[in-house]
Amino acid sequence: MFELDVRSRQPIYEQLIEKMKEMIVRELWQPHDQLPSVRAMAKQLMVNPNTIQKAYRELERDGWIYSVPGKGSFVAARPKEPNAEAIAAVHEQFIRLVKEARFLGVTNEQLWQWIIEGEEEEENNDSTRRRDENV
Amino acid sequence: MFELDVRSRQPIYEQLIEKMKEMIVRELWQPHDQLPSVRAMAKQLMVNPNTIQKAYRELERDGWIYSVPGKGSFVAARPKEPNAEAIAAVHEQFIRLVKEARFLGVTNEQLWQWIIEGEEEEENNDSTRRRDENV
DNA sequence: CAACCGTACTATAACTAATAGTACACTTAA
DNA sequence: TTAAGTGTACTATTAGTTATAGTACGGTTG
Repeated sequence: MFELDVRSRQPIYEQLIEKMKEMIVRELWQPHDQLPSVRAMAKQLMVNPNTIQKAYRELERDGWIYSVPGKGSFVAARPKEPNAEAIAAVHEQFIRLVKEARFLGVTNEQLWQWIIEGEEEEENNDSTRRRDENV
Repeated sequence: MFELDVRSRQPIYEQLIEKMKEMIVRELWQPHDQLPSVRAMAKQLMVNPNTIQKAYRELERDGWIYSVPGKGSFVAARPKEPNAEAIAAVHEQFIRLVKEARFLGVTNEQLWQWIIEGEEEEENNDSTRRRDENV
């Protein structure tokens, strides 16, 4: 699935949040897919269940997953209405990054190329987009 | 100049690094401009000199500023050769951010708009580019 | 009922951030 | 030469965060 670097300066729970976001963004995890339980994930990644729980809690707070006590945790449905708050947060980071890139000599054409590259990779994952939305 | 949020979850020295990078990227601070001394900056921002020193140390390590013992700290010259390492780091963050934005429903056209917006703002700063706008 | 599930606690150790203070070598100007 | 200001490197302490360990409770499922 993915691996964590327990020696990293970045906290484990933050690494986990990023990895799980990536699985959802790349649609390797589909809406309403059941996630590994807190205890199972802890066992698999060999970290403490409380650390997993912390990551799950933040992901739920930000709308990436939802949890049902007694049943499990699941990938959230993709919001139909654009999430203005989330987009604003990404926008702010994006602007800051573009300025830094431009300062380093990266041209707009190169930035555009970076955007296109990501899109091509995403299209390769289209085969998985056919959804079986059971559960 | 700028302000810090001492109550933020983000460490003070990290906030300071970001703010100073922004001053350099937006060219409000020019190469070889002298920066406020560690002690002066600490006094102005009302934080501990050691915290300032930590930020300066990292900025120097990453090539944003340079320090001369006994003289002071200064904005580094813009590297003539593209800094491949720094660009790669920005590229990685950029890709991750684009994917998240696209997941939130942001189109390529909007991403391009975000890039252009930043460029227009930068051009507006061109008029101030001749003045010594320090501290 | 038994075995799962999420969730909420307490407690502890390790690490980091921030502060306070001291010291030293260097540069500059009086 | 002296005094003030500079970066830099330490020690020590406090506060907060991270990760661990363990316990407990209610809901769900077979």
